[in-house]
Amino acid sequence: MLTERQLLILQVIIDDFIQSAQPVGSRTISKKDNVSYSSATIRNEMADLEELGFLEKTHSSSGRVPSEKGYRFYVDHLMSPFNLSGQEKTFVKQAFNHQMVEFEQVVQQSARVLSELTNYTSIILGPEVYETKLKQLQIIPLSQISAVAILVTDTGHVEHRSFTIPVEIKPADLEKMVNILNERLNGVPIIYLHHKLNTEIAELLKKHTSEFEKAYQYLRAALFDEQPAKLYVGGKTNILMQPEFRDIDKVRTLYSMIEEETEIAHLLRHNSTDIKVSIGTENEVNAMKDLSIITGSYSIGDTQLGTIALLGPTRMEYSKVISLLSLLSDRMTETFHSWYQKGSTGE
Amino acid sequence: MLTERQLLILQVIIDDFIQSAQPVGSRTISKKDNVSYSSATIRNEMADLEELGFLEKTHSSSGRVPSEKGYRFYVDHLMSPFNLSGQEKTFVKQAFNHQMVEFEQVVQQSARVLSELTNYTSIILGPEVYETKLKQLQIIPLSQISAVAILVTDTGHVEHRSFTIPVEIKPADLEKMVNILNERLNGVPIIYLHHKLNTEIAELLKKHTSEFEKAYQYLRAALFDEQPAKLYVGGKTNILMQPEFRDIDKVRTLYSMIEEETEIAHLLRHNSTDIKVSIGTENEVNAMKDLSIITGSYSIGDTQLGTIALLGPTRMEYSKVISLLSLLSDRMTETFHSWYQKGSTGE
DNA sequence: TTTAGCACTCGCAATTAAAGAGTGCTAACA
DNA sequence: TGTTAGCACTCTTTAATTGCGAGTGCTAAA
Repeated sequence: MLTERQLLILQVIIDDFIQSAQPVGSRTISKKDNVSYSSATIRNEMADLEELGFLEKTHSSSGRVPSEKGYRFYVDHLMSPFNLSGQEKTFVKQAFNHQMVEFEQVVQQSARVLSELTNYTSIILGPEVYETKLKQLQIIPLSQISAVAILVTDTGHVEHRSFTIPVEIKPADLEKMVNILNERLNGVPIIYLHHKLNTEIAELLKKHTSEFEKAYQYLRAALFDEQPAKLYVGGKTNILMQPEFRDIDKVRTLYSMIEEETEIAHLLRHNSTDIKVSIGTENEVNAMKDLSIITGSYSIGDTQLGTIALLGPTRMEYSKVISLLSLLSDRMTETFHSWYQKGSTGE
Repeated sequence: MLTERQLLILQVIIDDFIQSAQPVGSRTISKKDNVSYSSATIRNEMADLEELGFLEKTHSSSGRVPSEKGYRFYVDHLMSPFNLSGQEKTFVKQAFNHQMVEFEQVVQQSARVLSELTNYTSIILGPEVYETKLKQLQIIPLSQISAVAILVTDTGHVEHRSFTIPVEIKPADLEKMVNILNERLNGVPIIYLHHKLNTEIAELLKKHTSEFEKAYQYLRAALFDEQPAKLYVGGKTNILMQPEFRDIDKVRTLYSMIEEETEIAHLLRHNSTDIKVSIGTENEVNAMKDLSIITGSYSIGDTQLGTIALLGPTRMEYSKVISLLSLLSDRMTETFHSWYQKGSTGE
């Protein structure tokens, strides 16, 4: 549809704007090394590109700015692949050289790396617990009337809840029950836990006294209330350095959204292993209309654990961010893999 | 030192400024109901108060603004006690009526209440784990080569760490060791754990094979690396509504500080049970020079668990904040107390 | 001792003017 | 016919000017 020349010009304009954050004029473009047309020619092409919806003007006589459509086209067809600098590669490497033994550590390091190398805000969605399998259930009494229930998954994730023990239940009974549960539930995907608990196990427990019934209810409440997936945010202040965030009100709406968690979690979660780019209003949330989100994922084996994302202005260094995100996503997956599958853990 | 009239005027000025955030002029004051002097008289007194260092001018011909010394004097001598409105009391009550079974829940609710009722940012410092006692240690193997260690304290706090099992250690040995440790360490304050481990227990373990020695090292590393106290922040965006935070740069320095955690944790931690007010530069950190911090504490029995604080501009509703903070601090302490001491838990 | 009155100081908002960046269009050119 | 030089025009940005109002400090009178 577009001519070679138009493609070139569009690309150069967007590249320049991503760098400068300033509307770019025809003369600026004509001076670039890889462009050999006069400013007048560029002007004509720009007018056409604007008519086609790829560019916009901020006011009637000023340089052009990429439109959302322009960015979309850029990301899909124009963007030149980004080569991470040696420095950047080393930075990532070092972060993962750290002796890391814990899930949270890895996630936090990754979030940090992402935000430091990009100057955008990184958000990592913790694992959807429901996709992992139960390893062990523990009830540890704290006093006569309270106990803490601990649930460990095969990925080493630990969930815990304190609860009060109803007086009619004897500690010994509780223990017996936990034993039964452990026996029957080991290895069951958390996602089926609830179901299995309600059918098989409920049957089994009914054979025992009514006290079991009561205790079981407590346990269920303590363990299976919905646990929202955890959000790890890095470099929240980075975005304040972007010129598009000079406006306090914008900052506030964005931060409120991040603080509130559920909406953004919903926005980020995605199930493909590809990297996905959502530009501006493509996010379908008003607060995001000037922002882009790039999401990737990390996994253990075939189980996809969570989402890793970068949040920045629509004027984003897409190419760099995409390279970096896919690098980090791989590194995370590798690390987790080495822990739970092979055995050659970094020690 | 100051005359009655000066006290009155100073108080009224500060009260007004806390409300309006605008420099207050002599006429504004003379119009107040409880002030019966003409603007000229007020002007003279203001000039004196300025000379004494309690007030400042933003420029040569504008109303006065309280100085840091002014606020300090206000907090110490002038402030009138604040009566929480019925609405506010209900709000707090409702928040604590929720059936709460977990430490984190209580803390998060409290942080939320504080920030919502004040429109400032609340920060709660999690318990210093080292002040609580060990309840139980658990090692749960995940695979041939990895396991997760879980440490439960008597306050229901759960710490966990994944680690890799060195090949030379057999699962059975590990279990035996955990048993020994549990037997010997139950009820030991976490703060002594390290010491006790190094002396008594080390002795005990040395009697067994060298493999114990090795395993013990791993365990220690996994469990007793320093765990920074957790920070719960509520209403981070509230502060953006304060007129003194129109300036993005200020916002950035503050947020960076909160994000970085250690410095602010150090700033907040305090050991008295009183409420402490730190105004502006009294905080001895440059980023805090226009901010005040009010801190209180919460505890279980005699063990002080953590710090609860509010962060706002020096132009803060000190009186309200102090009432609220002490209310919340009591409520938290009560709640925890009811869990672990008496037995009349809210169920 | 208090207060009325008045000249004076600043900051702020609105107005105007000039400069500069960039466009669109026309006409000339290869 | 596609490209480019030239020029008038548009619109933003910045600085300078002005007037207004809030507030002060001082003086003199009550």
